Amino acid sequence: MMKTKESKIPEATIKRLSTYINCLERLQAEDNPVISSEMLGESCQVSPAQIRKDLSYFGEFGVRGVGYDTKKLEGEIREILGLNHKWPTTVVGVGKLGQALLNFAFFRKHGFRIIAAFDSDENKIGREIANGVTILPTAEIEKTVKNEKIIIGIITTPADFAQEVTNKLVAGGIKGLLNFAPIKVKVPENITLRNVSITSELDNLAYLLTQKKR
Amino acid sequence: MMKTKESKIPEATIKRLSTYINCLERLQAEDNPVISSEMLGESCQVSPAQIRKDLSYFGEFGVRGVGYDTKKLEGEIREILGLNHKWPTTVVGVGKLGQALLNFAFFRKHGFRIIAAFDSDENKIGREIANGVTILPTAEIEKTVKNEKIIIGIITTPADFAQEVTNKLVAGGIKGLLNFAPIKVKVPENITLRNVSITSELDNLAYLLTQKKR
DNA sequence: TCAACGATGTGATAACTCTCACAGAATCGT
DNA sequence: ACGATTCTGTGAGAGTTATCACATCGTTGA
Repeated sequence: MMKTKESKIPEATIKRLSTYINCLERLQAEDNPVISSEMLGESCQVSPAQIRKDLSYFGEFGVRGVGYDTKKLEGEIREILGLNHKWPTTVVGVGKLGQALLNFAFFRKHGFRIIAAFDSDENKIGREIANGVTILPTAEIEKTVKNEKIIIGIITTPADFAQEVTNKLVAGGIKGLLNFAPIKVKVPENITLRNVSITSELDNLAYLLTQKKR
Repeated sequence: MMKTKESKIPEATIKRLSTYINCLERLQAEDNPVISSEMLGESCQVSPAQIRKDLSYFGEFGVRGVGYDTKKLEGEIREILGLNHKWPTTVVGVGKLGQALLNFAFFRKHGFRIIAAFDSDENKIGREIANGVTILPTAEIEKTVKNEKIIIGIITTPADFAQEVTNKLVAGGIKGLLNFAPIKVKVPENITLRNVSITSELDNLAYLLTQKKR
């Protein structure tokens, strides 16, 4: 009994598509107009079969006996992931992590446009970030999200404030949330949410190292 | 035909154990000495059955008819993940992301001790970070890792330098690496490596939002 | 003391994801 | 022009992970 959409594509596949983009960019820079799944697999540490399977969910992008046109494939994957939109995005919580994300060259390349940034610290409010975006007080989240039609919210506040700002973003009509705070925030059904846990990556590493000692 | 160690525990289980710790901490702060898998599941958005299954890989930690002792369970999970060690850790690349990690209250709580930090920027070298740790030039990575017996390396450099510093860390005898650079670095067999891709989380969100529009 | 209750622990099963092996299609050399 | 070569696309099967259902066991109240 399937409940969602049409296709049912593994989440892991989506994650890999993202890494394929990075590899394809590098491969283009290294002057490879065409590449086989074998070589691409080498480059991004995924099995060739896995790459072909991942792509096959979305269509046929290669030429048999030849391989993939790196530039074209990159474009196709961008289209699949929806990176050719210009997603209006906001960052809430301009601590070090928030600043790291705001600086991220990635944003420009991947179709996210920073429209606003918020913080509750008086000293930060009014300060200008790169693109002529100034830091606003969190009280203005709802209004700004609504007026600027912001689609994506990135939460980089401490855990204690995460649910609160989430509620404000939701009230403003946000569509998707990426939460870096170490707490699983709750949102209505119709909002797309991903929790990113940096801490669990470290914990995971600790576990693996502990195992190895045995 | 199993090939590895003894148990074969899903990676996803390890990831969840980490989130259980966070939830258990909060639940203790909210004065819950005992909790059922049902409630814990509510709190960290995992099904009760999943929680019980995850824990069952490692032993029996609850009391039938009652539930789990929150404090005791937290301790057990810490033990499982190996967070009761004090892992000597270094951060390479003191940009905004590196600084965010260095500030992380998390480190102290989760058994990671920052021993050193490295950067190639002349202006940053010598600057002192919190715990009496000063930023050293990357040329000293190998020596320092060796002398201080550093076990874990966290890479927060730009992609272009990631492999280079990885090699230095490995040369110094590092055991585990957490790589935040958007490139999959290569390491010898015997080194534990986890690549964390923040960008792919965003890409994933874009994909989900694109889907929803259909 | 014993029966009723409540939540755990777990084997069985279902769902999902990856791997394999090969058929199909484009190119190249002769 | 055609066979050899090469690499893609994919069905089938293996392997992995999550869910379900219930037997089990500690607790509580009479």
